[in-house]
Amino acid sequence: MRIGEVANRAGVSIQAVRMYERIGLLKKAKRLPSGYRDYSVEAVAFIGLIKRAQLQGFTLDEIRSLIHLREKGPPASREMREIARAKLTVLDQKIERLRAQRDAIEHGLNDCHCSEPFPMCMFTRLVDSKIK
Amino acid sequence: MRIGEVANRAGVSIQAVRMYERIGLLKKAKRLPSGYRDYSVEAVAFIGLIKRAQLQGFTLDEIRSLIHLREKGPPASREMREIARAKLTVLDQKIERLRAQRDAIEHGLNDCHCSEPFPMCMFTRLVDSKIK
DNA sequence: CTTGACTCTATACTTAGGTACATAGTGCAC
DNA sequence: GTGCACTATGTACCTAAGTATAGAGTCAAG
Repeated sequence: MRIGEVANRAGVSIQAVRMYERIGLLKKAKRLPSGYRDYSVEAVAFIGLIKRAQLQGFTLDEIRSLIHLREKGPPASREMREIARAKLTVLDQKIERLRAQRDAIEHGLNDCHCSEPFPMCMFTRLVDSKIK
Repeated sequence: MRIGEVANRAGVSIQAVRMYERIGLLKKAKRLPSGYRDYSVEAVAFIGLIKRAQLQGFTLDEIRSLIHLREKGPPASREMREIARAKLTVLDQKIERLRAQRDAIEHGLNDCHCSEPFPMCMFTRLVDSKIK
């Protein structure tokens, strides 16, 4: 199987496959005499794994770490949980920040009675209070 | 007031101030005979406004739009609300996606009984179910 | 034996919001 | 009159995860 078919089956671009190999996410493919990369069907499944991990919010960097730890077997599972726990914390922080922004905007849209039209009043409010 | 003092008072870097001017977020500063930018105190407040807008989740692009609309006066306030409403939708989608990721990881950490150690099992599950 | 589809490498570009550097000029104090 | 801090412009670099392009090579069908 050449790179085009792998990319098609996995639903990613050819360049993405080459990039995954370059950054150590996929191991280096065997080569045909022509120099073309030669893949087995497992490569498609492996790329699917990468894409699912991305959907779960893991970066390619983290996914690479997880993959390499997996290869080291059960003893590495503590480190893998560590990565997941760190991710959980980061996600919670991101969500909290976004929720605060979201609530501020919603409040502005529904309950703004400022002289300056929303949303501009949100940004001038502090300045105004300094001036007054 | 020269750029260093403005940047210091506003809590941003000198390069950031120049960039804000370049992308049309700050209007072009007057120049001293030397060519140095010359600012009034309002510039500090204006940069503060930009930073607060950023904290609310608006991009510099959106902030520029808001600022330009504000200059057009009250008739533009409908468009400004439109920008805010769009932002609200985007934020809600982002939050939903992050929350799904967060919950999947938390579930994995607390309730994983797979043969393969979490979090790797999360990514192989679909593959496994195909194989079995 | 040439056309078209595919692949190779290497490099540059993208978004967003900056930071860092190289090189040159300014301005003040000693 | 020199050293130091500041500023000017322009360019390159950063993250993240790719996409796009150039220029060259491969391969199968007509």
